[in-house]
Amino acid sequence: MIYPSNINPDFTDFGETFKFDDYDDDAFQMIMEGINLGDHSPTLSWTSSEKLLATEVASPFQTSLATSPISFEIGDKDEKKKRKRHKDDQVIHVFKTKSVKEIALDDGYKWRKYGKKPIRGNPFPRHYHKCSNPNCIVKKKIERDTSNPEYVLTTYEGRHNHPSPSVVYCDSDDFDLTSLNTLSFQTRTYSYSHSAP
DNA sequence: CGTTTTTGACCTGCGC
DNA sequence: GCGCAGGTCAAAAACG
Repeated sequence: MIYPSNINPDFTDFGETFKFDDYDDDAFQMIMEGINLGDHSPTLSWTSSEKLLATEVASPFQTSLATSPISFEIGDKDEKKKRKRHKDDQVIHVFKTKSVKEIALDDGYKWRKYGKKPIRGNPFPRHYHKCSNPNCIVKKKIERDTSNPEYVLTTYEGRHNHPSPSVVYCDSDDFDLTSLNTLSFQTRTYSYSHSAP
């Protein structure tokens, strides 16, 4: 039994796949080590324009890719400035998903939307969400990538202090890992449980 | 009827 | 201090 964490238990429609442009070996490698897929190597990376840098690799992989201990910082100077407000130990994750619809990356956690703002230079608004769990302060922001409007950037801040309400299990016997070459996390390839293994 | 979304108002940090 | 931009609040509306 492989336990790859909860990436997208309620896959609906992210275009054809959960796919990334270009290639960044380091970022990709860290994510895949977390997922622990062994020798199988899906194609995953960040766009070169964003130059996402891995800035932290901390504790063991958690219950969700979206809340994995890997955090990224966008290499752009202005962007770093904007992020200065965050505490140094703030864990920030940025995920980029191809999506034809204005929908959030579904990571298995329950979120409550609390705001929407037009962002300067971006024709699409940014959406603000908080984790619905009473004592959890994790937030996520969702916005379209200006340089690539068919992609959606999902930014997570903080770590959940509780397990995901929806945990993914993957049975290696009937699941072809090589099909992850395009990271197509569709529900039919997984079975789910709401309790720990 | 409880939960979530919507949306305008309010707050905060920053540059000038 | 002022104005702008981004982030949050909270009441009302919508939803299931």
